[in-house]
Amino acid sequence: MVETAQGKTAARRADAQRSIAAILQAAVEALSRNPEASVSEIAKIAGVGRVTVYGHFPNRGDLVDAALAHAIEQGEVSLDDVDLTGDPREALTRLIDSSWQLVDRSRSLLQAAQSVLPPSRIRALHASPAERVQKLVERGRDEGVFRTDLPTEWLVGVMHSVMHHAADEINADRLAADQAAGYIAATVLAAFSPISSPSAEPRS
Amino acid sequence: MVETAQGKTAARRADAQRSIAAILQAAVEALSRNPEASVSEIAKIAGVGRVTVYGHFPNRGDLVDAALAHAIEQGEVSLDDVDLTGDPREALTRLIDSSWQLVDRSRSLLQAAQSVLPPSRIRALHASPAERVQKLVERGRDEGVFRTDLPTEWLVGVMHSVMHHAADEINADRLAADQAAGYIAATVLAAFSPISSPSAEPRS
DNA sequence: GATAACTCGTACACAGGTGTTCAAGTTTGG
DNA sequence: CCAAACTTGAACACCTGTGTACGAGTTATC
Repeated sequence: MVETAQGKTAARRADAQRSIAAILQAAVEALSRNPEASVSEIAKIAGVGRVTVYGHFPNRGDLVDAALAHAIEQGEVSLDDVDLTGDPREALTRLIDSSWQLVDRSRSLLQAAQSVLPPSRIRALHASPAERVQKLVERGRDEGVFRTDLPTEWLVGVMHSVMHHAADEINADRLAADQAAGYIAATVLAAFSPISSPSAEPRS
Repeated sequence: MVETAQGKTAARRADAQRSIAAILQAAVEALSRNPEASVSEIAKIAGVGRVTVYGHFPNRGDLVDAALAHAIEQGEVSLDDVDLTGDPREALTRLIDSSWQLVDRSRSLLQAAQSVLPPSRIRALHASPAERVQKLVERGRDEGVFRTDLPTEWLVGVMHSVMHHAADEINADRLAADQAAGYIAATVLAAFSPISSPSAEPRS
């Protein structure tokens, strides 16, 4: 879509749409491998001239922005399939299962965005996926299975950060990919649990 | 110290030692503010000519390496004062108290290092501080207050990653600096706790 | 099939960084 | 005090990336 002077949207030609899709896809791919990927690299992957990229995106920053938005949008589709009902702890486990690989794949992209976009923009882009988790955490609190002595925003962030950590560990060959989800769930569930007893020493 | 042909070390002149110290200090400061700080910026902060920097460090990468090593070394000094005896949970709380601010201050430096140094080198530089935490975690396990169903390396990493998350939150003005330590401790202690009971539903 | 939209390569101007060389000064240490 | 060590700015060669301009060719669309 192109904004015209009157604010109407003039439909792009089919080949332009194809180009844009290819560029977006390529940007996600390239930036996911290397957060500092240049416009040239992206254009090459997209099978398009560098100039064409600038024809659709005013500058590199806007392209990175669009790429992150695109990746998140795609991710949300697969997250829509997750059953979030029932025991919040089991639901959270399922959500982690689906989420963490997305986080893994796009953590380099995120880094690219962080070095070019203002933090506020990054937040805005993540608002929708974050809300999904937040809602679940709140339900878990209401049902008494998640702690209430820390803000939900903090808890959501902790989950995010543990997933990132797992991604790093895999990347460093210190963790097997198929173990990650289990580790993350075990850690996050414990972190989310209400304090059982002030000091539960068996004896000693 | 300079390595001579015979492998002896010839003492540097006093002014050279001063320069090196100033450069190192400036590098830590500059890279802690901006991970992409140029050699020029660092030289300016050090109050030294850019050429002088190259006189002591063959290239930017080596300088970043030295800066990180220097920062970690400094950090360890303040960590040496922490009392790690007594209840492992309380000891861990104390350790978090002292550690997290160090992590906060130098997370930008770390990012600089990550984009220039191989992961293995980053690990090596962190070996000594990591071992400190690891030892404490192991003691906690032996005494039955920390969980044993996850590797200690993983637990140590989780603690690290939660501290980083707190730093990010403060940076985004979503968390007050004086609350951070409390949040981190509350989160990490819960994450480290042994599983109380498979499913401890109060009722419902 | 004509016209507007789109693409492409080349080329350019520009900015910023790295690492080296040099010649001239300053400081240190024996 | 003097030779060696050190520092310095300026200049240079080099590279990589960004964003713009242009002209010629291709493709969609009505």
